[in-house]
Amino acid sequence: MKNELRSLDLNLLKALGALLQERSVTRAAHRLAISQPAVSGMLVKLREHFGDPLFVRTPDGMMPTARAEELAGPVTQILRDITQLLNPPHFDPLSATLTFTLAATDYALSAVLIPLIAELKSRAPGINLAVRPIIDGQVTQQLARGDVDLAFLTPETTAEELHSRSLYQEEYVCVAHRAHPAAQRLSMTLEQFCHYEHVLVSTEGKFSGPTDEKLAELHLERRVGVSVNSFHAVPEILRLTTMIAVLPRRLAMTTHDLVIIPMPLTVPGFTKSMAWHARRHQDPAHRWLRALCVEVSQQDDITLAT
DNA sequence: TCAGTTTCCAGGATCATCAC
DNA sequence: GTGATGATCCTGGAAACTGA
Repeated sequence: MKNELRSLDLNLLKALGALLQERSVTRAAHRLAISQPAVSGMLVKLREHFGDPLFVRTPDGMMPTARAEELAGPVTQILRDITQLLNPPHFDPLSATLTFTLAATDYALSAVLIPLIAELKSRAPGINLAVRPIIDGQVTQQLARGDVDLAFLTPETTAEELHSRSLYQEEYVCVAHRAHPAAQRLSMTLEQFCHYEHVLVSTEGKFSGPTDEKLAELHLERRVGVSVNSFHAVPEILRLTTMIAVLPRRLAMTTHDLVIIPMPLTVPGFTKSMAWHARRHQDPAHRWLRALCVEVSQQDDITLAT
């Protein structure tokens, strides 16, 4: 008996499997869609390899030897495993157990990830999410290394080598605490907008943003009294002061004590997108997660529009 | 040294035929 | 009818060769 894998190819195992099932060289050949002499030749090689006749010709057909019957189980299992290996991987969210690492700003956490988590837990209870903050200049490397599976960015901050998909267009709205005079009027002039003290969100501690650029075009400016690095601090500051803020609409709508007041000027919004590395592009689990992100984002679009 | 081409040979296929 | 075997053809891989 030969022990080298070199002398045993997969086609011989397929032939053995067919012979075990059909107990006939002719029928095995038909099943494999090759000629009878080809299967006969394969049987010769199998006999040489295993050092056993494997099948003995009898009036009732080709009867397997004890060695052939011994091989039947393992051969069937091996052929089944190889078939499974060659088939495209299937992803079942209900039975999947894995962890995705996502990189997001605190805005994306509230606007995208929290709705995503709600859907994820009902559709894929075994999938865990780890959320990391966006680190400027490192996201592309984190995605390439596999430290992060999916990042929530904007098209402007997405590296060209990454795959990306736009999720929705975000707009800015003016917000104040419900006890604020402007919140009770539900309207605000441009002069009042500039008069009230503002809270601004800036991860770099800046005191100006897109709103100030737009005001500058009109030769106006507002009073920015506080700059914070997190959107989540804004509602509490507005509750305790008479300040107002300009926030992304999706964020403003998730905070109950805040009232959205129509903006007295138009400030350009931004596109929220997700980005991932090519190594995860074809991954069925990753594709499923991306589709869910798109679906959840579009659901929020409908909610906001109504 | 490396990439591309050519040559050689083993292995797998079919066809024809024989044996059981 | 079915399996085994020899003759022949085709294909693909390995080795040798060639040129940049």
